[in-house]
Amino acid sequence: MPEGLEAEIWRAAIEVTVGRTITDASVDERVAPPGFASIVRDLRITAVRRAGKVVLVDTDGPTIGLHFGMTGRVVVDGSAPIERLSYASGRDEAEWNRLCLWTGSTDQPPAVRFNDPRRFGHVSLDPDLSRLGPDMFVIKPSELHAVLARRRSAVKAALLDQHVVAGLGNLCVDELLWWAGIAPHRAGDDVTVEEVRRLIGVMRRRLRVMLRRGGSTTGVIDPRVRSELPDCPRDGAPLRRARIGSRTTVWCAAHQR
DNA sequence: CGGCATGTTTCGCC
DNA sequence: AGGCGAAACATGCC
Repeated sequence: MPEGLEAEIWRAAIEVTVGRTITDASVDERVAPPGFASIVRDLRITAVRRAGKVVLVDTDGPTIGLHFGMTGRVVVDGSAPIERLSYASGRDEAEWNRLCLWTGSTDQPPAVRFNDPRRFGHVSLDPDLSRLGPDMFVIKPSELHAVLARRRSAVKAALLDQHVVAGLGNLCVDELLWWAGIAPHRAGDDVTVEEVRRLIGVMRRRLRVMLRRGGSTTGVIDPRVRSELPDCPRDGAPLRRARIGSRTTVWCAAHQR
């Protein structure tokens, strides 16, 4: 589930911890820098930000980075902002906890609990964000077009590249290209300024809608469908599926050109 | 059982 | 140097 939209939902949820002090921490040391727990203990949380798909917990010491990988998720004060991973069972096993931050008694649920069955996620201190592109909510058409103009491979692959635009994942990219009417296999340098303008407009509107609805699984196009694909909700043409940019991709060959 | 998974990093090749 | 594709990572699900 975690793309930039999920990170934003979790960022907003974790914001309730601003002003609190971390009283205790437990981590899976395989996914954290050495000494992580003792470093963050007694730090005061001052702000919660997002950079692309990363949630940043600012403190009066180092910034804590939450990197969700494919299956990471967050529970705040015992309640989950997003109920379950929609391609997983919804189980929530204690052995999958990778980080717990308490801001009071350890008898209470942790203020922040990072749970990740697959362990592709990790936590960091003062993460290097210098190689992230402009955020998906604020990137400008001129910026995106300039980068796409140097790409000969599929526009979908470019949009998934976090150096190009930060925050988009496989689900959102298929959704946005569907709305923009752009075929995912088109070469990046073949996409016109006009099309990039249209795509950015779609991004701003549709990402906002999906955020309000609960994240990247709430669009109309779903590349996760394994069996027979439905027809295109816009024009009734059969949706197509292929591997583009090394990812499963779904698009409508009728209106995405 | 085999294949697939919403992500990132690394490696080898151009 | 930087774009590109494939492989690897670890684990659960269908």
